[in-house]
Amino acid sequence: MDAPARPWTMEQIARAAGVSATTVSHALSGKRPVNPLTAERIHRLIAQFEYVPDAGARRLRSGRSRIIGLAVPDVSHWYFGRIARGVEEAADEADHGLLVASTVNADPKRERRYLDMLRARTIDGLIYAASRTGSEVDQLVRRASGAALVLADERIEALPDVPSVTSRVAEGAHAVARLLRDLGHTRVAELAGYPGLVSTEERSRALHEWFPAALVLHGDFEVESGHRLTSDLLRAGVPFTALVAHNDSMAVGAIRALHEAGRRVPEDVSVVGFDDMEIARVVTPALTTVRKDMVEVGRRSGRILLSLLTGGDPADQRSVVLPTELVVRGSTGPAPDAPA
Amino acid sequence: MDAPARPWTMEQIARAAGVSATTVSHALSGKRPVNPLTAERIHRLIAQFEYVPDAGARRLRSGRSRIIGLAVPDVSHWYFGRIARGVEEAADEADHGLLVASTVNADPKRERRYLDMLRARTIDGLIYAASRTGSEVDQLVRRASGAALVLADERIEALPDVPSVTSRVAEGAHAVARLLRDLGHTRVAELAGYPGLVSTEERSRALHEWFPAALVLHGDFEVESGHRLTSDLLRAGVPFTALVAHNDSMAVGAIRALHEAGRRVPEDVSVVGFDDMEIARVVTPALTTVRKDMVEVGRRSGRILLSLLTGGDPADQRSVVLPTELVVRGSTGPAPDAPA
DNA sequence: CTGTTAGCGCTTTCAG
DNA sequence: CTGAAAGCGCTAACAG
Repeated sequence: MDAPARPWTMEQIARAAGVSATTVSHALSGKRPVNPLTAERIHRLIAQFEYVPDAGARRLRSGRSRIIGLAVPDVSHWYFGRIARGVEEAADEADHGLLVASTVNADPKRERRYLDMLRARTIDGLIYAASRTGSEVDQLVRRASGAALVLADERIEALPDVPSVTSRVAEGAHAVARLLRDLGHTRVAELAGYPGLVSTEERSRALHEWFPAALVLHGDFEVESGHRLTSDLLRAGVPFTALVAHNDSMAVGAIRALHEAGRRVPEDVSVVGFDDMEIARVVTPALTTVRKDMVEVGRRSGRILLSLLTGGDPADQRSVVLPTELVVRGSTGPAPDAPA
Repeated sequence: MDAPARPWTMEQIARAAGVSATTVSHALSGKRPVNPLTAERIHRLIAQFEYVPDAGARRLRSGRSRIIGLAVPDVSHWYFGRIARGVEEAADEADHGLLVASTVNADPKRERRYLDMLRARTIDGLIYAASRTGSEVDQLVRRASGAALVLADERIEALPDVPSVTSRVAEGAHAVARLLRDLGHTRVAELAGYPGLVSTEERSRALHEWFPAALVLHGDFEVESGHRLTSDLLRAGVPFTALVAHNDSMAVGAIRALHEAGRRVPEDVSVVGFDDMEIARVVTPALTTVRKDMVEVGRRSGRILLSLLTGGDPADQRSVVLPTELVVRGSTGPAPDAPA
């Protein structure tokens, strides 16, 4: 009765309505006037049969699949999950589907797959959230040239023409520096992201305007990495009263390492993160952090891509830089060596 | 030169190789013998042109899109992100794409969309991760009948024929009960999930075998909810020395509420969660919890769905129940009123 | 306001 | 071993 193994075709609806498939098509798209009574009848039939036009056939004619792709290192990370959610919202607004592809350490076989999806027109365009940079990305983009592409969260300097959606992390880093300076800190160390990432460099540069002597260690954005780098600093006897991590995970790892070494946070060492992940409110002490709205990053990336695809207003296709916000919580306090 | 606005067609490859499209098609699929030299030439051309067969055309002929759908309440939640990651792994193994659709509070408009995707054959099958149950789900499944469907993480009793992948949560609850009993606890309260969910009921039932008097409060799996329910218990003066939450988020909320009320964990109250989220290792004290392997839930769900689609071995299409593991950390300790 | 026809790019008979 | 031709379900000229 309903939901047949083989779905209804437009032809069958047309026959049932006593019209041609053309008329059904137009009743559906509105691209040509249709007799109101006929249209009414067609729509009733469509509802009754629960008819939905075949996506493959539509795609073959129109050239557009109404599916956009999202390439992220790992969907199961909170960070990329937020981006995915935002992209999905944008896709949904425009009645598009979202296909996700994890790049997993930039595995070449995986990378190939979403390029092929672009070529096969499985997807109409791609949002690429790189957590690394380098030749593979350049290559990706060069080979994807001609296809609609948006970079989420990370700019790539070699590709100024590809629209991107990023956050004002330098501004965030300045706010952090100002806070620490006001609290009397002078010895700061930095647990940074991957070297070479624009967003990493921007933060380091901003911080160094205030603390030129700040030591920079590079990690991989994981808790474990923050833990290890902090332990390294402690073991090496590097003097510091504040630690700025490029994301909350590394900050949490740092707090754990400090506790294990008997240092109190924030009495002995202040710790700051970036992102404002859920974890930031949950650790003890709660983490001071620079909030980035990753859902919005995803949403805006999606909107740009869709505008690119539908030939919308060029103003809607420009790169976007979103604000950040310093959220002060319990992990920051006066420098221990500061004058009371 | 490469990556033209309009991709190469099989016809063009055929012309370049001096053969017909038929032969190219067979060189690609191997469904018919092709002269090795000709095949060699064709493959070289394909590589050179970076030709990829059009997905829409293939789909139109074959009826299969090689895309599977995943419906989750919210991809950006850690929990569903893990499932998504597992499903994607399975999809990738079988060279399929993964389209994700968030159901967002079971918004009917959203629910409609992935049913339509099934009908439009945008996706070949669907993995449904319900966090609620009720009429909408029944309806979903009835209307999706005929389509390949797998339930991830949650069984639906009214649908015994739909394959599902779940975890032995009752076993986990028993392990928790045994632990608490051994620590001398007698007064236990439960911060449960949605009433009506099979996985919620299973846990409650198991726990009640050991603690028949345990009070059960239902929450929504969020930190805030655990916080609120625990505050309610404290305000109401309900006596308890242990709290079992149905996930780690609610357990974390409970710990916070307890701290705010001046109760120490685990000296005054022991707290246990479920899932073993990253957050569990990060809170103070670290959370005792029942680990569920959500990536594996996703992976197995994906494999079952793909087996269903390719008409594989029926043995690969049966429901699966995965083990759980009790992970004891710092949030549990001897009952305060227990004999030393 | 409506129908006929062609064709999107591929796979699969059927016919060498 | 290979090719010609039909057709998947839809949309867009073109022709009333």
